[in-house]
Amino acid sequence: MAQEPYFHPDLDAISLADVLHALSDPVRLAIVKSLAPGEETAWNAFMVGVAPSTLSHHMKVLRNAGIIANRRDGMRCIVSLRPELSARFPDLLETVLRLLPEAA
Amino acid sequence: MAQEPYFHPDLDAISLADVLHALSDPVRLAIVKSLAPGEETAWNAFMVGVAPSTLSHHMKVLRNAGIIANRRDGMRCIVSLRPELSARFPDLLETVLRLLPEAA
DNA sequence: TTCTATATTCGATGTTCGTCGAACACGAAA
DNA sequence: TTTCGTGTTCGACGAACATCGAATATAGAA
Repeated sequence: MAQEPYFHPDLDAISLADVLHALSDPVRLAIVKSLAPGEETAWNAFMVGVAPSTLSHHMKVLRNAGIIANRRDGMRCIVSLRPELSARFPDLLETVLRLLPEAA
Repeated sequence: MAQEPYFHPDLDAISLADVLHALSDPVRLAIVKSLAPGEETAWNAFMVGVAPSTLSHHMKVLRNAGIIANRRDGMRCIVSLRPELSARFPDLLETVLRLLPEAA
């Protein structure tokens, strides 16, 4: 039995409050901050100082909020930002990302 | 004995996560949505469907996050957005406010 | 002073959240 | 098949949260 693909919600079903909530945690902000737009990052490249199970939990929150996409590559997991989020909430993530370095 | 003035935190002491958390609740988003920039609104003008004690709680959360300012006018309370927030987090509240009507 | 209107604080309740370690599932390698 | 590398899920815990009604504090009116 093949492994289940990751569930990525339809962005139309996501509210602004959902996205803001997902972005309101320091660990999750650190994750998003280390994701350059348009690029893919390996799961194990995140140095956010939490246990693997906790990191997995935060990934799921970000995924359910439509912010990130996860993809399996054999044994590993590849993470990236969901570009469609900008169509649903224009400038939101861009603004947060721009403010992040100075005000984590 | 005069009533204590409202406490308004220094915006430098507020993190981006704090602001995003304050904005991640539907009731608080409804409050912010009904506050036109540069204008003052009476406390009892908010129709957000919660008990007065709950509304008071949410006002405090928004105030502690540097998003709103409260001012006493005799027996009543006047609420407004804090314009300095735009200096600390440029475009953040503006972006959220712009996205609010369509995606509450 | 007594009463009324306005908002805050308090106490309680049930929910959600962040965190961890242990156990698990899967793919790949030995 | 057995073992190893990678994340995920589960169960538990304490902390934080949203909500309400009751009690309280204050300012102004009667």
